[in-house]
Amino acid sequence: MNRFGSDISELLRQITHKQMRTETELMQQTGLNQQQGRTLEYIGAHEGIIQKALADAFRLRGATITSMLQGLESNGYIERRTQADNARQKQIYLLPKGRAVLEQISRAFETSNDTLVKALSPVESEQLIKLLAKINRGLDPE
Amino acid sequence: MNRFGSDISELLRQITHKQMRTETELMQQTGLNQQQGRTLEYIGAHEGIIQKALADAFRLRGATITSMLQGLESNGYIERRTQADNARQKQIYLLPKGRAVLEQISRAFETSNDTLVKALSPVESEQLIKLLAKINRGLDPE
DNA sequence: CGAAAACAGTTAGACATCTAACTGTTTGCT
DNA sequence: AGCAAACAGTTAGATGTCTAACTGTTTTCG
Repeated sequence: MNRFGSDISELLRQITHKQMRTETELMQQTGLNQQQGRTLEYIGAHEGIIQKALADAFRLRGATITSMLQGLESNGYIERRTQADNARQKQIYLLPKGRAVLEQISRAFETSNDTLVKALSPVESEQLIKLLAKINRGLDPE
Repeated sequence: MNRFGSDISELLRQITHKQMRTETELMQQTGLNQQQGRTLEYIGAHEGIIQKALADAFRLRGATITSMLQGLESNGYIERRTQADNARQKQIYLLPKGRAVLEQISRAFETSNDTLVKALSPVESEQLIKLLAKINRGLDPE
């Protein structure tokens, strides 16, 4: 009915939207955008991951991943290796330049998260995480 | 530290991202996208609103609003009137075609919200709304 | 009053994502 | 063994948003 800031879906959208602005700003220094940052982080935690798995993890299209990784590769952050045993897929690895920005990236995301939780008590934060995780799980099967 | 689905910021992002996909899909029938739908709804509730106010409400850039409204106008959903008393601004009004899709739009967003809350009990929903509203408020001043 | 600043909207051009169609590789089945 | 289907990745072209620079209008103030 009276949406405009009152229903959950809309609240989530508003918060996330503001959050993305903050993160884009925080990442400015690195010259990367928010999604590139997340991707480098993820690759760092999953060296040798293939593009399809990145697409699934972030729910982005294959074409989007191709394009983003081409950018990261040509700027020297990562390397894509075609494997001997399966020429269909490419494994992704961080290069030194990529590893070098990880610290800065994770600081940016932590700061961003802090601006969110600072409005809540520790108990409330815990509650919120539980509720969100529940929703997130509920969204997955379909 | 171990982000990837565990911190609030990331959970919000994941949920919202899935949600936007659902909504885009639900709105498919109307030929509008999710943001156009929200905008029409908002105009319906605030007839005569000016573009700047829409930009503020959705936190989109003026240029983005211009472009979106040009689309909605040329497709006959809305009308933009320059006022006599202030030639700087344009007031936005729904045309019959715009009013005609409102019903469908709000059903789509309700459905979308339902897929979220169905994972929660009524009590949990209430809790969640309170927590999110708190965060949202906390984000506003800056 | 008149110039400067603030404001609302627009245009041009960049960028990230999307879909659809395609290439090349691997798997599965008869 | 060999063909069809599934799969991973790429390309081309569309769309939505952004920033920066611009136009035209209104407000402010010396």
